[in-house]
Amino acid sequence: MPLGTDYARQDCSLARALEIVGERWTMLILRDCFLGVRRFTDFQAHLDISRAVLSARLEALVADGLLTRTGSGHPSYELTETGIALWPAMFALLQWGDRLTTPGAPRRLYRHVGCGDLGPDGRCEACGRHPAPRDVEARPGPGADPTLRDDAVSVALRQPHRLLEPLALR
Amino acid sequence: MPLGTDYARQDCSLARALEIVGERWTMLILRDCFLGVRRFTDFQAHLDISRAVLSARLEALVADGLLTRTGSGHPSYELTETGIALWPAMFALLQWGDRLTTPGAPRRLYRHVGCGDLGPDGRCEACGRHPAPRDVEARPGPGADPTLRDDAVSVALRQPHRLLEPLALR
DNA sequence: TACCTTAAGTTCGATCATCAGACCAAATGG
DNA sequence: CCATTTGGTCTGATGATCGAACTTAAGGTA
Repeated sequence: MPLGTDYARQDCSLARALEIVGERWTMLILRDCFLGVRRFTDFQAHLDISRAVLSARLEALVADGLLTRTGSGHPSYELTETGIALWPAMFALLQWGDRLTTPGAPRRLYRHVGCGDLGPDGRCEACGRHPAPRDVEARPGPGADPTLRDDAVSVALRQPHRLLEPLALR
Repeated sequence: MPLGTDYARQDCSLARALEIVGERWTMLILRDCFLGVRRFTDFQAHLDISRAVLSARLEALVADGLLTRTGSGHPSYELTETGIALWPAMFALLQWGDRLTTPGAPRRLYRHVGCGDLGPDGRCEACGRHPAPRDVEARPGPGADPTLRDDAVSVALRQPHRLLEPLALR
């Protein structure tokens, strides 16, 4: 592992987790995977990330078993079960950011499909359970700023859609 | 904010959260705060972090309202309510790292004081609630590696102790 | 009070990571 | 069969991190 990106000699699971998902851009790439982004160009258009870094991150995520790369030609990157298991941590961090930066006006809302909205703890307010990401639908909230971006991915994300389902682009 | 550490033009609460806690070392500093570390030298001894970076991170965390700096002389850094609100996200990430890297042998165990152990979702297995960090006791688990470090902080952390309580050092 | 040690940083040159942009080969579409 | 798109790699410039030396102030001791 390259120097400056690991936390050697830290006997801690948080340090181990951060060695995998703690580098710059990695969490945002995984967020896009949950939102249905699967192709190199779409990540790049949505994230304004250098191609070299995107390439390195995707390769590392595949090597660490969080993503699969399928298709001999233009590949498709999809979350594995290990990657999907990050959802509770990602949702908790997202909620913390929401309450801190735009109190009372979430940028995105999450709903247990056919049931109720998700509370700050990830529990469905109707049935009281923690739904799996496959059963969650995301849609823009009152704090969203549609003027910020207009790439194809951002536009597609303005429609409500299920997590992990491929985005309708092109 | 310094260039290369922000995610401008991302209309996303996760990006906002990562601008605050996503930089290298920041999450580990906050972890130490939960474990009771409060002084500059102790962070430095426990983390093997450059003094310059530690100084910059602490300053940023105080500016962002996650830590307070008290004491005119040798200061003490403590979590604010905003910082403490990060606990669910941190615990979720920690559990993910634990299950991924040392399956079946957690490096650290967490217990709802006077009640039961915490499950992977942060819920007390006895009473079913999500206890606040003040009511949680941490202790080494079967996956811990006591040969890795022997600084004063690591040694003190081998005793069970409540989160947020100052560590007994010196 | 004077002296010594420790704590809490700052400063410095070297190294590592990231950036924007040019370049390139394979896959796809017509 | 050719043009375009996709999925990268390569390069020089810039920003971040590193370890080590240096500085200043606080606390302890005689």
